[in-house]
Amino acid sequence: MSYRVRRLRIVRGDPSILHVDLDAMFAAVEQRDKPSLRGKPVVVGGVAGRGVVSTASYEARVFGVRSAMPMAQARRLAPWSTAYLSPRFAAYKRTSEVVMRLLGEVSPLIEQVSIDEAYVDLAATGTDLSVDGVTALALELKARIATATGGVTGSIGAASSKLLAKIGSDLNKPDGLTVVPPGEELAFLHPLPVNRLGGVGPATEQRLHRSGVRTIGDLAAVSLEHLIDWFGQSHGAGLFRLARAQDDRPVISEREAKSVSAEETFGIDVTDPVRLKRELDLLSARVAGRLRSGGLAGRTVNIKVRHGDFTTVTRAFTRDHPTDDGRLVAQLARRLLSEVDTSGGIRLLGVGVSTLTDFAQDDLFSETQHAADLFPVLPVAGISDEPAMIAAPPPAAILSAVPADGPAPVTSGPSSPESSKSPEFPAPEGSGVAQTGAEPGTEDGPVAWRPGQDVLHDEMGAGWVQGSGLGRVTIRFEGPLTVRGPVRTFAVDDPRLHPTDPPSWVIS
DNA sequence: TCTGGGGTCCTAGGACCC
DNA sequence: TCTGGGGTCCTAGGACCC
Repeated sequence: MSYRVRRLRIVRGDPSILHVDLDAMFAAVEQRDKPSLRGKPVVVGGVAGRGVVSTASYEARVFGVRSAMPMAQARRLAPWSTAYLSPRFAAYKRTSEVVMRLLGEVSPLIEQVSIDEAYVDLAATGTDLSVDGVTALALELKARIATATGGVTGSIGAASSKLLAKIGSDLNKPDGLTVVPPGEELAFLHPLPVNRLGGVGPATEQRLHRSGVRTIGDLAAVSLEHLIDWFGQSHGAGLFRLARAQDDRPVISEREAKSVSAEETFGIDVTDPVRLKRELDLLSARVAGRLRSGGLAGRTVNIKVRHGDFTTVTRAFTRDHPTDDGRLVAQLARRLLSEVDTSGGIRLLGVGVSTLTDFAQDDLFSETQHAADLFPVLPVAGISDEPAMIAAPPPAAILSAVPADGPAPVTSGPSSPESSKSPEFPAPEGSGVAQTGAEPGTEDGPVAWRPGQDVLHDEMGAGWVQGSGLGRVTIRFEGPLTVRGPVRTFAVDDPRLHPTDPPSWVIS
């Protein structure tokens, strides 16, 4: 006997959805870890010239500092005693994991929305779903979060829908709790300003204000026809429903990534084409590395260019086959960049890959073919194990040029073909750690390296560079190579950083 | 010292196919 | 001769979220 499963429109009666939101999380973690900052204004974000605020502590918010505000403006507003800090994502991630584990003990069905935010569905847990029951559970959860994180607090909203739970968690921040009793949804919702609704940003808010719509109650008085006329079918109809508290979006625990991207805003607008090329290569390598670590590959390569005047253009190209090869991505990205006028200077450059598939589904043969098409002139060193084909300056000369910070030895040895895409060309064996920056476990931290993993693919058998932050890069190897030297680190502004110029990186 | 970086979703228009 | 219509894929841009 088989059943056809359908998604039923279940309108919940109970406040069985929690939205948990950690309060000013980045700043709270900093204040937890650095007692001298407690009680003082703390601003976390891009500290350098063009940075923006990620999170301001509540002490800083008093002075009007807000998320997404230019750091320069924050500095003008906040007092002398304010601490300005670069984010330490690894620390935030650890705290996040502690909290998510606690949520997982409350219900198996949790949806993590971001590093500091999650929905919890209590419907299937056997919890007492009365207002009193949910209130008691939420209070206990809040206490456990504060204890487990060493003092980082969370605000919780509990309601019969995601929409109301989310609004509720925001209402009494910080350290707040709002439970919306069944039947009181509209009374709760309608007095609030329209921008409390998810999906109502500055543009939508402005358009609504022009029509005299300021509260969600006002919005509920607008006809569906008007809303669709103003905002299009999807957005218009969505607003119509949300204004009536009609929201049956389920809590979904797993979501598949749709795109992977990396971008960089330069401290000063860049005009130099060579520099732009190099940045494109680094961004491509970063994206490809993340694709591979996620077991993904994509068919569409996108670039994003922001000009000095903040106008932004994108260009995209869709291949027939998915790739996770940084050099292929870089090649296409460069072609796309050549279609854009960069003579006036570029503020931001970005590279992305979308139309993703699990890489396991890809046809290895066609992928290899495609790569060969792109590099027809070059001898495919990959098919030979003749190192002379990729002759290069002696690695010792390269590696000794810049002193390494904390090199760990990498030993040469036999292949580990199982994770290599070109099994006949052994990836170097061994393991190593490259010191790249601040904290273990972050992109900027020491990067553990294992053979066949996280190795940039290179048919030409060239050594290759993967960029990471804080002025350091990690060197990675693949191909018919024997790695003799230790993994080293280099200053990012090293002029030899040309991932697309393999000979300068080959170690044979 | 104006405006980060990682995403998601939607729309509109053109190409192309049936 | 006049001009179909729906569906899908792709590209570019924009709004929005944390």
